[in-house]
Amino acid sequence: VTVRLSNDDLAAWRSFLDAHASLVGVLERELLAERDLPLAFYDVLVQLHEAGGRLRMSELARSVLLSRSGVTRLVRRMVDFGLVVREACPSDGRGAFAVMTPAGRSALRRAWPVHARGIQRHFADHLSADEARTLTDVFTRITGAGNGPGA
Amino acid sequence: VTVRLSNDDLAAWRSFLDAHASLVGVLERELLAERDLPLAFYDVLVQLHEAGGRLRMSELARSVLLSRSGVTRLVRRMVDFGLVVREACPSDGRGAFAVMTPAGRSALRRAWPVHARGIQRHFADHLSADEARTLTDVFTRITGAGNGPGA
DNA sequence: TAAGATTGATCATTCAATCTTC
DNA sequence: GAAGATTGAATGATCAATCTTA
Repeated sequence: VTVRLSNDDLAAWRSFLDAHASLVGVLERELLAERDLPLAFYDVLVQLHEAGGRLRMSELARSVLLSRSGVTRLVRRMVDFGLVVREACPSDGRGAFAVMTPAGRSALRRAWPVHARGIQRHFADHLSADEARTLTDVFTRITGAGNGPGA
Repeated sequence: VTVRLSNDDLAAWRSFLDAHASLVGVLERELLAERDLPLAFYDVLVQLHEAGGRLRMSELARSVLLSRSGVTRLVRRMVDFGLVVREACPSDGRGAFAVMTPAGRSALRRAWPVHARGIQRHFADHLSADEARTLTDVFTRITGAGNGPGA
């Protein structure tokens, strides 16, 4: 294996890693402190919301980037808190849905402004409009280039 | 709490999260498959290398973004593999150093090209020189703005 | 009594194996 | 037999409590 990676590219990579750790950390702490909601719960609620309130376990696993078993256990914890319920799939006896409850919707409604404020304050406020577009372009390219779980 | 976060900013944020998960995933899998080295071990070796081969446990914890107890246990695992040794601090009886062994240096030397190739291929190859500079600028600003553990 | 570090308890995640339904 | 999902065992992380030295 031969190396060519430039110092500028390495600097970009490291700043990316540092920023990610810093941002995820502060957002998780804020959501927990102000709404008592773990980011993992929040992510599930967002995905369910965007899917119209219900999602098959496998699809949920893909969208929150967790293993199937990880989602099984995450959903069980959320069921204990009343944020979602499980439902059997009528068309496929093997399948199960995670379905958002009214309490789940309410938790999401209450959490969203806090989280959005955090993204604004800690991330977007430090970006020009051009830079925001550049980031979206670059990262969309990168993710699309097939580094996914099967790469 | 009032929300203003724009769609463009939110898109940038989501693309950032997706890219991070995708990149860290593929780099971890490559390093494990080709050098049998977990990314966590690799990070410790890099930090020790850049510090001249030895680091106090607390400083190591800060530089690899882990809790103190997390580092205690990570270092113990690495000691079991012969990649580092622990040493008492002569000037402060409470302190301990993690010190890279020859085997650790060798593992780092063998891992670096694989990891660098991955960063090049999966990240840097998708960036123009301008974009790389923009990323470094933006992320340095963001991380510097005080979203660290104490924020 | 504060700081560096480790330990104990617990939690969240994964892989491999399993169960059920297709 | 293969796919959706869950379960058991093991790993890796954290917080709170503890121990030791400053």
